[in-house]
Amino acid sequence: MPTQAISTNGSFEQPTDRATPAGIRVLTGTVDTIGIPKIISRNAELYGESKPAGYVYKVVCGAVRAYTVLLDGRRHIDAFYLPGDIVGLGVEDVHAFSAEATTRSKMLIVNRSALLALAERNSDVAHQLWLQAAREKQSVQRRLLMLKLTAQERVVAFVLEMAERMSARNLIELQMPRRDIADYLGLTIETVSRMLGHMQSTAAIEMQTSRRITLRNLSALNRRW
Amino acid sequence: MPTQAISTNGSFEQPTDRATPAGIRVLTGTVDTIGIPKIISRNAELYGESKPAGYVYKVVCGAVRAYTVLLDGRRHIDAFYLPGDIVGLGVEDVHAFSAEATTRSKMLIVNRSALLALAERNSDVAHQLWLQAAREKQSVQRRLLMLKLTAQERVVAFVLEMAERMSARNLIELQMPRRDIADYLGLTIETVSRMLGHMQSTAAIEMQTSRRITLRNLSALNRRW
DNA sequence: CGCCGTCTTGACCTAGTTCAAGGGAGGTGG
DNA sequence: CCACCTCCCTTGAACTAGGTCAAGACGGCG
Repeated sequence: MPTQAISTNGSFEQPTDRATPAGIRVLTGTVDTIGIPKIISRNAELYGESKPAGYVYKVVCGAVRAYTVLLDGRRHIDAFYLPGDIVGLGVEDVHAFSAEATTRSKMLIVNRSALLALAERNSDVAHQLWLQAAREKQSVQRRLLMLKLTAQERVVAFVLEMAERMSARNLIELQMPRRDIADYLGLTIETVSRMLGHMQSTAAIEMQTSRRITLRNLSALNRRW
Repeated sequence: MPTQAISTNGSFEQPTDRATPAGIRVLTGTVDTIGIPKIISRNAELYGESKPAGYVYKVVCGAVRAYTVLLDGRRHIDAFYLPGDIVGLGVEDVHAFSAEATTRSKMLIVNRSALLALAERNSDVAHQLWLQAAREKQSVQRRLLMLKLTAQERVVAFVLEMAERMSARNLIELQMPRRDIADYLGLTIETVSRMLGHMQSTAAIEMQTSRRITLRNLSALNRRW
């Protein structure tokens, strides 16, 4: 039941608030105040695609994947949510994606309509909603660009993205299996594995375990694109 | 100088207001009222990447491409804007992409800060900003999914998208060259050409000219994904 | 200690790119 | 009015990045 993150930490708690853009402080602050803590076990569903969007979640520790399944059965992962991120907050009243914890995770849960009602009265919160949506759009746009790169470059981009999103600059504790990474990058698990292997053989990274990566030669990685 | 669209229409004007989601009426209505008309010639730049976002544009007729150039020189087209669409409206004060007319186009231009000031006073307009951003995010997410499909499926998706976005259900007047389509779909122009050729040979579509496509067998196209 | 899910590695295969060579259609000048 | 020119598009042939298939290897947990 305990995951990598837990066993390596010794404790279930993690340092959660990495560099948060000042912009969304109001939103996240509100969630912190009125959010109700809940533990989500690995692979448990937060909500399902096209289900009513009743709640908004903030990741305290662990990680969440938002995904959809294509007609041919392949799975597309739209986003990973890491500690500090807000999940499930959109204009639509139904969810566009399903969301599951990739690992045993701790969340703060807030009633969505309560948050929206707040925005209606507080123009500042309303502005934060816009900021949040715009931010999310930008991050999807970055992903769009990523999918045009080579397999090598995508995996590098992923590793760098994770390094940036986890406060620890050089040590990455991956909170998801290869399968999730592959479905996120639009590659196969074999290719992801090969590219990581290659990066290790060129001493750009070092893998203590398959989930634990240390960046060794950041500049060699960055020059890629 | 005259483009395909003009020569086939006989006139420069086009029926511009296709099915507009009721949500953004307030925004587009405002732009319609206070926007100043301007003609943009083919390949002319509306604004450049990382330049200050001074103006917001509404496409009256023609089309706009938003793009960025990768380090290796390849061009990524992030979006096409067609008549009725709003271009250049984000939270950021600098543009994330460059924007050019793919064909001689007519725009309505509005001062961005004027629009934002309006939103600050009018909570309804503020809500429209959120809606607009969320809508844009959704459309990028759809594109993300598209890039995971096969070449065949991507081209089909593109044709269907264009058919849907241009009011004429079955006749498509492409406002952009193959190069743009390829850079939008993450394919080469050769592959785009081949896939269209194949769709024609199977009688799914008919190409009167390379820019003018009639949908012949919609169900055959749709069953793809 | 042995099982099972996850990850790696190798050998082949295919979708799509690359390279190369024509074929139109529109526009311009003689 | 025609000839030419240029840009855009199509088509074919060879090549390659990444996928598929098939064995293992590792490591955590009972």
